[in-house]
Amino acid sequence: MLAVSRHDTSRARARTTASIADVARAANVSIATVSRVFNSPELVAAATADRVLHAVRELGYQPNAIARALMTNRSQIVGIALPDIHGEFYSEILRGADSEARAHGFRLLIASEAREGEGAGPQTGLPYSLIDGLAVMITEPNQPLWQEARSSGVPVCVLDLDVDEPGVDNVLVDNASGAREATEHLLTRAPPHRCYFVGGSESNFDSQQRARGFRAVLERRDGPLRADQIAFGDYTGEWGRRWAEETLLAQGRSGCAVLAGNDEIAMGVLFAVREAGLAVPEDVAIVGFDNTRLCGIARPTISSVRIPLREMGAMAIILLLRRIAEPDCEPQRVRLAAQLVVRESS
Amino acid sequence: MLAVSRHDTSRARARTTASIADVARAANVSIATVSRVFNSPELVAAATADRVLHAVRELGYQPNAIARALMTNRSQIVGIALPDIHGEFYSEILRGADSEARAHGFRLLIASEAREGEGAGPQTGLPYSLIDGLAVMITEPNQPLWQEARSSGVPVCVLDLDVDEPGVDNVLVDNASGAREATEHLLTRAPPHRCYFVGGSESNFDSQQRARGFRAVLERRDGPLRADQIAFGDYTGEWGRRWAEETLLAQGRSGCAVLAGNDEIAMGVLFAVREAGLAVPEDVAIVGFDNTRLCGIARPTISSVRIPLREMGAMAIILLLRRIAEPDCEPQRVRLAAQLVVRESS
DNA sequence: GTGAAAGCGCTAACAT
DNA sequence: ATGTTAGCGCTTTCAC
Repeated sequence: MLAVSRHDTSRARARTTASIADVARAANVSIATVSRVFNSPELVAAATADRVLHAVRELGYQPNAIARALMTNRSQIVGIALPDIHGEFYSEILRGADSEARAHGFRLLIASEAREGEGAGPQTGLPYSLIDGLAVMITEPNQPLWQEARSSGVPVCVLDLDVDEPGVDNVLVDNASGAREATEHLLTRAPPHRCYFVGGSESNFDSQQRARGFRAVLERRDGPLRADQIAFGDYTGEWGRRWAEETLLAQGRSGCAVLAGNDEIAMGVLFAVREAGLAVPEDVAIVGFDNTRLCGIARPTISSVRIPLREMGAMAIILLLRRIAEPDCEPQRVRLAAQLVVRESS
Repeated sequence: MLAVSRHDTSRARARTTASIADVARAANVSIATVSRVFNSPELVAAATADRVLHAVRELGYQPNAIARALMTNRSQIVGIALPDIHGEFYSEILRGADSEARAHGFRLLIASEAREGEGAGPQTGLPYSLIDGLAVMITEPNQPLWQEARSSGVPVCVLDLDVDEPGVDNVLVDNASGAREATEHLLTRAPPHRCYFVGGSESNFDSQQRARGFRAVLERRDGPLRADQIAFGDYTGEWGRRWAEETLLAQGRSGCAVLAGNDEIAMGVLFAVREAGLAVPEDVAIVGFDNTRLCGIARPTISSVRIPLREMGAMAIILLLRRIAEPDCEPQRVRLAAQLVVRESS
């Protein structure tokens, strides 16, 4: 085991790892050669490379990522800002992004938005000087966040919000078409005036688009909807249950069809309906959104519109890395399809 | 708007942001003074500071995190390695950790383990030279991962795996006591020989501890268990359903109690049991683990042992940051309590 | 109270 | 094929 120098005097903290100089000394070459062994191995003689690599192993040397980043102006880190990181929805996007980033030698820095009691607002306060790019998901009007991302100067890829700015890439989900497909499907089980949409938050872009798809199909078929056919609340099973009890069941109707804004809402509706003694899908047909694991666990199993979460995360990274490599390339807008998965509930 | 210099010739990529030198020039001070304004404001005269801050705003200057990290040997980034980042379990730990880290000015770098088709194995390949510490969750025997973390040289805090090494902090959950509490509770509904534990993966530490707690209570009460009273599978609703159909219902028994390894398994058991025409909790009492949102959505609502996921993540960060600040402090082992939440299913 | 200067560990010209 | 050298943007002595 060769010795590792400690050129520290009383600095911040003594380094415990070997530096490029230690390796150079041990291999009896210059630091440039050591650097080349890592960055352009074809430029160094086999024998020299061997000596260097031997020293590297001996010393357990790993290039210092910070110093490298300072030189190259590339940290190999991209930030990902999601409205939240909780639950199957967001964590699956995160997983897709992480997987794609790693495949290209990049790492993900988390930047979930500030939550209750955590300060001023929706800004991320991200260390922009240390990330090579930012994938940001904007599901509701959020000017401050968007401003911050935009003005940070780093390449940005936006998820969910449909932006049209030069130099900004975009990943969207075709919620409306998914909703249309689901609605057409529900129409095989109930007449138009017995179809309901129970969405999440009204300000949420996905919610809006899903409602729009639902509305479009019904209006083409049967003219304007009644006000009670579209309701917004939040993305919880609680809300689905409450809606079913207060609206659907209060009307004592049967032969209905419900398109829920997500699977949790669908599940809430499902339970309320069954408790009221009605059968699913015979009396009430139900379709959810997101196609989470819930759908397969519940009985009857729940039909749901699959949102390509993994693909969204991965695609955001793909576009982002492309723009990092080539900052002036044509902005791309990728729209991913959402597809109905039919199960027992409809 | 003052001009921003571009001392780039043909370097990697032209910086678009102002540097400390630009600010110094604009404020007519030295770069040392600019630095002091940020790091030791008490050392600089009020008037000077004003001039500097004015230039800072004018130029939109933000200290470069990379350069700062190189000097201080601190990146303000900690890695967090989880077996996966999917689902409510892991994402809630992540959330707790992120929230705590941000409260202290740190950021989280994700390092989920490699998954299928993504290369060699369970190592993270993390850029250790750029993180100030690592929180790593080890839920199954995983020597390579642990070796890597251990030998990386950065401060480490381990979750789930009970390690006893100098300089390594530890966050554990008292699964066994949670399981004991749940088992005692189930014994109010069924005799010992009618109690079952349906766990997740057998190699999973949590699974093992939960089974151990279950076993301890029953054996104290009634002597050795039958082999069929403890089963392992995986953490899915599918497995819970299959177990219920093949084991519990096949025996045609009623007056049983089931402790499930997690809520999904519990839900699978619940559905299978109800489909078989049995009542929950009257014929079969069920308790899950993790206390996820599922528990409140299902009907009957599911009793579950609450695992303090958020707190685990937060505590890991607290211990980690303490060790980063004070590398030689006494290793701490924090054991968090798991507590039974009784609902309708039992 | 402020400035000059020495690096942090590395990459990339530019030599030879 | 290898070495020398000039920084990347910043913090921190050490002088004044």
